[in-house]
Amino acid sequence: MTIQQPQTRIQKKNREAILDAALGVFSDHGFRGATLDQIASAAGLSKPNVLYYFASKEAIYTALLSGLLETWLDPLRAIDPDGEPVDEILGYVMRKLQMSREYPRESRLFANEIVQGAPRILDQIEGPLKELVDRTAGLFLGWMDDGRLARLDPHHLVFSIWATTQHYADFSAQVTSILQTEGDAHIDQAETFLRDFYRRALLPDSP
Amino acid sequence: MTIQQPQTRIQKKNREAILDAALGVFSDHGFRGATLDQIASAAGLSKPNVLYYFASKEAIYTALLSGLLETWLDPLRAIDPDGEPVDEILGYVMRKLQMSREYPRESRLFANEIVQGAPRILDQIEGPLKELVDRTAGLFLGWMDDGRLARLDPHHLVFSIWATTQHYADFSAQVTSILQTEGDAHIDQAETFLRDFYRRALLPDSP
DNA sequence: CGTCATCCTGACCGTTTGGTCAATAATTTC
DNA sequence: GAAATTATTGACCAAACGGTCAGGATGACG
Repeated sequence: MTIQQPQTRIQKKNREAILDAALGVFSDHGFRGATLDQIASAAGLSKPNVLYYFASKEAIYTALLSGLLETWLDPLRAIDPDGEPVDEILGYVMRKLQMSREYPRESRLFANEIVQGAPRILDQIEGPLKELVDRTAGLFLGWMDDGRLARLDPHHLVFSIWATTQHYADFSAQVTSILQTEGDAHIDQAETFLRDFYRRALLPDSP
Repeated sequence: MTIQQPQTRIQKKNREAILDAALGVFSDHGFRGATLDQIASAAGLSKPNVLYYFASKEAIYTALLSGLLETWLDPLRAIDPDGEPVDEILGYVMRKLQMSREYPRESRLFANEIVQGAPRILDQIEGPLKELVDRTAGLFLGWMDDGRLARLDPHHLVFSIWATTQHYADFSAQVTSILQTEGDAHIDQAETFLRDFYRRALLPDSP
């Protein structure tokens, strides 16, 4: 896609610092709520210097989004069509929950974007994301036909996994406020719950 | 709480128009992303006139939030402790999904607020919301002890219901983009899926 | 060391934003 | 229908915002 310019070490360092700072600021305040001054300050650079590396605020944002979508879909791609259906899906749930634990900023960045109508990544959703989800749904359907997985709408099964796992990153303010937990503790609990929950829902009825 | 000022008919009409307009604008763009001009325009009023009825942009926002939280929790309060456990919870899931269908703006308003750390309603979450959830969790626990409901962490069960139902309002851009549905159709599908899904997960194992 | 490209910044600009205010218009009240 | 109250607005303001630019500092390299 993008031409690989010969990046100097300073460029590499500062581009990374800016993207990391922007990830924090954008995920906390959304695109409109974030300011270049906040990003520059968080990156330890001056505002004009930030704009020396990225053409605009929007350029930083889209660079973040497109760079992250890949990582975000990896757990879905890692489902093994030759594995045991329930275990494979439970594994996917756990990997997705793990991402909520390790990358809450990334999760909230997407959440912010999609809640507001996904104006800047709708094409990526309609394209590669839809394709991957459709393919996975087909795999699930096959497993259901073989009687190795409870019969449920496969697309909505994927949605439920996204919803229940990302919830712990996107709405952690609410969750920790109700559970009165600190740090990661609520995700430890979620791990146990989601394993039980999905196992019950997914195990096919004995014939 | 608030003193009931003798509201004139004009006050009533314009306050409602402003809150309705603000609901649309805030849910689409978040607090920071929304502007008073957008709200005023959507309400059919001039900006200074909007500020004649509300002291500030923030006052409009908090008026919306606190006025809506009640409505938002009603479905949870409607769970009947004397009903059949699985049916009661399935009913709650359906009512909550119905709210995603009828009040997507309200759902996205809360989503925006909580994703960004719930800075303006954290106390209401830690107070009345937590209390209601704790009480409901206790009810669920009792049902589990009686063997009338599968044993699962009751708090996280509530979270899963919030996550899976609100997902269809908050992330409808993504869902409809993947399903290629129009309007409400994705929620019709969700209804069937969630009924099957939760029935499987909640029915206790036969003794 | 010299020179050339890269890196960085203070000062600045036009626009947008939340909010004010004095003056005017519309309604209600007596 | 006059007086008093409520409603509405155009003009305005200060601050914040995204972004520009000329020029200086710093680094890479022969």
